Amino acid sequence: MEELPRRERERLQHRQEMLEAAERLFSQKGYHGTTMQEIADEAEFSVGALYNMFDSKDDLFTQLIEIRADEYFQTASEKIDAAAGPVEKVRTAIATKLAFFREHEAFFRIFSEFGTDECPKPPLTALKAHFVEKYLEYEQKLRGIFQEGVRQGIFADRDPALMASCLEGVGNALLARWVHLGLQEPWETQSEEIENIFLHGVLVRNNGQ
Amino acid sequence: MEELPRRERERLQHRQEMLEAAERLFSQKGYHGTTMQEIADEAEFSVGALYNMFDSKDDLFTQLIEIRADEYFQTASEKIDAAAGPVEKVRTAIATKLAFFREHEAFFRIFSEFGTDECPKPPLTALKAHFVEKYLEYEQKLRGIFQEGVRQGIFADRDPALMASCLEGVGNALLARWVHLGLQEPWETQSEEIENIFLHGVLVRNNGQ
Amino acid sequence: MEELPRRERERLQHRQEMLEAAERLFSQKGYHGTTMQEIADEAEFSVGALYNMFDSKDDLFTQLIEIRADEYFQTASEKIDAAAGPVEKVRTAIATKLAFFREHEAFFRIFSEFGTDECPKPPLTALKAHFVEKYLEYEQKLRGIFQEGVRQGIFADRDPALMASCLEGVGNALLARWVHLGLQEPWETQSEEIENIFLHGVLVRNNGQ
Amino acid sequence: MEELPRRERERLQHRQEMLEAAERLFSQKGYHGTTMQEIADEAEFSVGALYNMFDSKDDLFTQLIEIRADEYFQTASEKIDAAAGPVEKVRTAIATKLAFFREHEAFFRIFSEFGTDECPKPPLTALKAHFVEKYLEYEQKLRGIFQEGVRQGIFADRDPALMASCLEGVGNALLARWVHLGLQEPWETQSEEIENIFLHGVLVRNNGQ
DNA sequence: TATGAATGAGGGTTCATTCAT
DNA sequence: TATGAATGAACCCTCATTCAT
Repeated sequence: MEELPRRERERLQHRQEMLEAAERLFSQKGYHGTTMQEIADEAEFSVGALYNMFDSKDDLFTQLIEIRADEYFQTASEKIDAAAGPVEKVRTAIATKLAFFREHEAFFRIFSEFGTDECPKPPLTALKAHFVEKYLEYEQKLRGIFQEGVRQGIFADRDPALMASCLEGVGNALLARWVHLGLQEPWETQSEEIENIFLHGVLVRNNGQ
Repeated sequence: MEELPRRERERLQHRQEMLEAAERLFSQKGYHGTTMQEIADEAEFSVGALYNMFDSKDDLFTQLIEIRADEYFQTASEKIDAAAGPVEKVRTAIATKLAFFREHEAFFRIFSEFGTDECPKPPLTALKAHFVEKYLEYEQKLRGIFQEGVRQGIFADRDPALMASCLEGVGNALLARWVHLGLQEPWETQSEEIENIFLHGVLVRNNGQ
Repeated sequence: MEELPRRERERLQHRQEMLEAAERLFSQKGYHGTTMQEIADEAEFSVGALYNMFDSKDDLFTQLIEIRADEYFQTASEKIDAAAGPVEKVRTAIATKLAFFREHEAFFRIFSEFGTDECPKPPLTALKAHFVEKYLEYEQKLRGIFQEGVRQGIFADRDPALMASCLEGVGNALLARWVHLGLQEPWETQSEEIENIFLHGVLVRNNGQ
Repeated sequence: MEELPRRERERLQHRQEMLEAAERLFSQKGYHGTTMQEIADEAEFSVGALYNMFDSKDDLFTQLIEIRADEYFQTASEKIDAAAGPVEKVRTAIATKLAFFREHEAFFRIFSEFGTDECPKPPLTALKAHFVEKYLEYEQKLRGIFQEGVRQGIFADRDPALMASCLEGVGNALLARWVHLGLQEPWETQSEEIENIFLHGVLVRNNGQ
């Protein structure tokens, strides 16, 4: 990036390698299933070197999650803001989510595990709090889209919070198909399909019920 | 249930208490955060008694998941089969899911963690396989609903597998709101809202785009 | 002691064996030089068994010190109280100290190390505080002897606190000779000699200076 | 001191700073509680620089102890030799000890810890041996004073070795008050009091017993 | 000679599992 | 069958020491 002294540059480089090794392993074997020794081996460093860079296993994990999670929420927010009109924003939200986690599949696995893992011990509680906060902020933004859409008469007059949750839900469903079940399917077209299902529903038009 | 010798009846009673204690703890503290000692204490038995009933922690966990998961898939299948017509089947699928996991919130937490936890060590692999198998079977049934619906011209002509996934996704989204984020909201009405969102989409009718 | 259930009796017996093994090793190799594994081996138990009985290495050490230190201060206080008159109390204080630590030589080594070891980490701070408190209480009693002796015109009119410290000092000096330098000398006669040195000083009577 | 090349002068200067940093830290946190990194930081050098000057942590510690211990035994011996007559030598021994360790309080703490710490690992064994040798030499000198005093009829006819130990003991007692218990009291007058207690005993003259 | 990141053996601690009673 | 102390492999983390720059 900027011009840094060689020592510092190398340090950051090594740090990066460690984070990547950790990401691979956490993704494959989960947090509890991965040992510091394994991470060290994967990164081709010693355990000690790991501890020179991170305070603890929890710290390493935290940095990993925080960096990418912030990146995701940042990216998604920007793209959504840039989209014109509620419908386009919704399409963007879905497409961005799928694209990002496709790109960072390992992260998605870690993220899912962390999101559902109950009662992390104290050090991870802070991370969880940080993450929940970011998430609620993001959800707030989604809710805003629906509120605006309803006001404009574009969206049906339903609870915006529920619509926001469903939006998240359909994205997650597809990702889970890809990632947890290992189903490998064509990608961009599916994203579009999902958007349409969410926007238009599954019923054919003018079909009562 | 049936007429069993007292010995056997007691045995089953104890087993049940152990499973319930385990369910409470796994739900609160996660699989890795719960020790056999804690389960024994919660169930008011000794660790030894636990091991008389279950081969290992993994086995205990497996039974816990399998029993309820089978119960769920069984219940859901039956209700769906009993429903008349694709639309009613879809509504039933959503409503049943929400009702079941509302009733067994502790199980939902465990289930989510397990579903996303990567690479369980060998003993849990079998469980995972069993679960994935059951799940795919269930998904197959959902897919069948959409295939039939499309054939009848009730559902739009989209990929039935994707519609099935989305159906799962919207249910999960609502459950996650309730369980992980701790949002406590009115329950039956929301279930209906979700069904409508899924069926009709978020756009108002006759709105182009 | 009293009639206890067998389980409990054995438990206490094992606990005792562990404490004795720890006392031997701490005494020979110091706190930092002794590992939990070594204590376990010496006691002929596993590390796990140690941790079933004590919360941590610090806890084990604390119990060891506290039990014996309390025993010492208790014994010494009682014997001193039972002695008639200041002079006899002083002789008793010295004799009791030497006798007790002769009996518990291992403990003296541990005690000395602990007394001088600086800045124990938090868990041991509480122990240190407890010990200092007990010690100051004991010193207070010694000071009382000298105050009374001075009042009765038996002791020279010097600072009682200093006399108390010197009393401690001469006892420690002899113990250190025996224990740290490994000098093995006749025992009761030396105790008496020390008492006389302390009481009469080293100068011959009626010698000016 | 003498005229040395600049390089050499600087080297010695750095060495001195390292030793002083180490002395401060060992004194505050004990040998085991102090890391090489901390010493390096305190001395404002890198760990590498420490290892350029000293072979190991043990070596650093050894030099620290040896230098000051030799200085102490040297100083004390000289002052005692310079004093006229047994009584004056005894007063000098006490006063010198208190003065020296008052001046080097940090060293006293380290010295005490080392003196009582059992079974230092091999590298420190040599130091311990060196120190015990010096100490016995010093004690020999003290014993000589008493032998001479007894011969001259100045000191009571008691075991000179015991008198020497007691002399040490009273000095240590006062230092321990000051240093370990943190009691801060007027200093020269107490030294004199101690000398008198040791010389005349605590009993008033002509008091039987 | 000074630097500080890398090394890795070793220590304290946990916890699933066993087994004598 | 129930009990709960004993076991010991495995984990996280520390820190004295090394070495490339």
